Amino acid sequence: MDIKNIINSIYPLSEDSFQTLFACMIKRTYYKGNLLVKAGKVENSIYFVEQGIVRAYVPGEDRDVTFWIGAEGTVVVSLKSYVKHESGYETVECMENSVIYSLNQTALEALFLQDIHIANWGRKLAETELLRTEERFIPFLFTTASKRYEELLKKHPYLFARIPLEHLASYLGITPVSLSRIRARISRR
Amino acid sequence: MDIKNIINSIYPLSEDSFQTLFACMIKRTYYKGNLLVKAGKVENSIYFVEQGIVRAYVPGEDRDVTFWIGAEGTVVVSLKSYVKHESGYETVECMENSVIYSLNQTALEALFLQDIHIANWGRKLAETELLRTEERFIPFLFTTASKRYEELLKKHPYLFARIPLEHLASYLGITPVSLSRIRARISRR
DNA sequence: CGCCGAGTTGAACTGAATCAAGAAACGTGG
DNA sequence: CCACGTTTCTTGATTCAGTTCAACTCGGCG
Repeated sequence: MDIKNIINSIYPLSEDSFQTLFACMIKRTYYKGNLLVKAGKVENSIYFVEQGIVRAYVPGEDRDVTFWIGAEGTVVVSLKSYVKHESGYETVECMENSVIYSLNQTALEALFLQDIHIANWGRKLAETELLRTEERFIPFLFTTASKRYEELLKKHPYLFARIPLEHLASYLGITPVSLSRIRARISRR
Repeated sequence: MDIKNIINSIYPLSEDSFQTLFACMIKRTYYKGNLLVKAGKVENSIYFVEQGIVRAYVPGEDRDVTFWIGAEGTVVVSLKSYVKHESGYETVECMENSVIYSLNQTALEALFLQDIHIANWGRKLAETELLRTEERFIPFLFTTASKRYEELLKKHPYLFARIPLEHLASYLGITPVSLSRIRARISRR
């Protein structure tokens, strides 16, 4: 999935509008452990993952809370920065060597006011993420961690082999110890 | 908070654009127990609550799961319908007699393609809801229900006196019985 | 007055957390 | 290529938050 596909799968743009957007982007290679976004800072780019996996976490006193994981084709947005221009609560880290495009927010906001297609693209970006977030959230209200784990396996089987158990666990809202037990229980049948 | 304020607090519109949007709206009074949205159907309006309280829930076999509550000034969107034109998973019910504006989605989508300000208004609407949803979600990954309840009391003290314990409980991801105990524990000190 | 729905309280149970010890996998230097 | 230390994962014993089932209280209302 190349960058053009990523952009257009959010909301299809004319070649013109795509080029306008693309002109503001910078391609770069990041290495395992590099940080895209730092908690407590106002972030002024959004990112598109062409290759690799990335996680967003809230750094905690005792342990970090990984609340989002994105692989090829996903968009990385530090929401509080993006929406309110305030410092964000999350750090974003590359879990593998990655090829990532960055897009400056100030430039993007200017385009939103100039190009109606790009404005609608930005709208769809937010709407799609909103639906995804709500659908991820709702199960936490009434499901056990084991069930959420089994759902995850169904939905992203290949993907989550690449992710250390520790981060998967906090993504599911449990401790690594509990996730290990859940796995043991499942493989035991 | 009247409808003009609600619209403009999402993203300020010129009088012209506001009137264009407003022309597509219908004001109506709903009564306690009325349903705005029905699970399993494709919803083709979004709603603005000027007076009253409304809750969105996923109807369950045993018990309903209230995952969202909105009072004066909030926007009601059946996300799966709004974003993908597919049937939604939630029912939305008025918990009090309410004054609510509806806005047809097909009309709104046409405006998104015609008026760049309205397109940006739609973008901000989604972005704001996205941030709100993420901030509500993250605590579920590492906080206990009691702590979430205390946070809720701090954030919306007045509001949640109006809501039956049963719905508050599922909003917090617990059973009414547990919420009752948490309350007892708190008032006991 | 007696019924009804909403909330409370008790007792037994369960899923997950915590603390702690051991096993496996992984990288680095000899 | 092996030896060593570090980090990651597993397993056991105990504790704790929240669930379930059931009985009881309370306020509203025919």
